[in-house]
Amino acid sequence: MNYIKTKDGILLKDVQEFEPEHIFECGQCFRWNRTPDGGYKGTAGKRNIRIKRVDPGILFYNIGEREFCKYWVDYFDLGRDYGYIKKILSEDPVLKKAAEYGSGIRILKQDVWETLVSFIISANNNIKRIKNTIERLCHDFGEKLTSKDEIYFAFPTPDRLAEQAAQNLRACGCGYRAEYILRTAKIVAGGDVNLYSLEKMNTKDVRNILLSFPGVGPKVADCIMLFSMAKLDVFPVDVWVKRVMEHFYLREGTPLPKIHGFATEIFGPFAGMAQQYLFYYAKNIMGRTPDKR
DNA sequence: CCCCAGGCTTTAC
DNA sequence: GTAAAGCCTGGG
Repeated sequence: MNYIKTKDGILLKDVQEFEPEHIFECGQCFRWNRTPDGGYKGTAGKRNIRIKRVDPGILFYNIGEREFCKYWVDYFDLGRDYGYIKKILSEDPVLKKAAEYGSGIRILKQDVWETLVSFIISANNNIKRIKNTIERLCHDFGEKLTSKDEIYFAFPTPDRLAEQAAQNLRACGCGYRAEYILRTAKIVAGGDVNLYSLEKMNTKDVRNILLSFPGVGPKVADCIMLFSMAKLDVFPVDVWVKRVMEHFYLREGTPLPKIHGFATEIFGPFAGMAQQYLFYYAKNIMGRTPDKR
């Protein structure tokens, strides 16, 4: 990894497979937004940051080396060779095209609690509304923070959400998911499950634990493992992935578990990366509903 | 007005 | 175990 300190922040140089637009628009995160200068600004946990593709690399604004190494290297999974993964997956002709299209996608390593709640909200929902609901939750119940005269809100803690009435969560647009979030928050706040110990367990065991939370089914569980625990072997099947899989590999009407099993078999340890390429590809190529931001 | 959207839970076979 | 209905909300 090659980076230098500049007056603006940290400049990551010679990085392969890092395309901000593809990373932030591929459905894995909800608190990153495009800035007028063509970069992106996002909040992760208690931190917010602005990044932008500049000529020689990726610029991380207003942070030092210490902060970069301590947090953002892991967050952006900078130690992983995505070129290698892409090469392996590209042996499949469909994946080859999808990976070319979504070139530069990386799997973020997001906070587990935040990802858990975010993907409970994502059920039967669309990205625009998911983002809106999450921002309102953060605004109402998250810690108020400032950086460089700018106000932003951290994602609410389990305790803070657990003490709310369901009605307060519904007021943020959660709808019927409010009860799921509330019950989940109470479980986590109660301390029976340590979300941050799950990562080192195997995929199957983690999935079963995640499935025990209300509002978490197979798809949401896979998303949580993929987007907050770097479990690249999972394959979340949502409607778009179902469409693209049925279009290229399987007959229409294939049950979700069958699609899941088929995909994990042919894509193996990088099934999650295949899912990201396919999702992004499907949504933009096969797409109706461009899901305008 | 009806239909749908990055699904889950519950109920009924 | 599998299939179908119902669900908040916002938008087409």
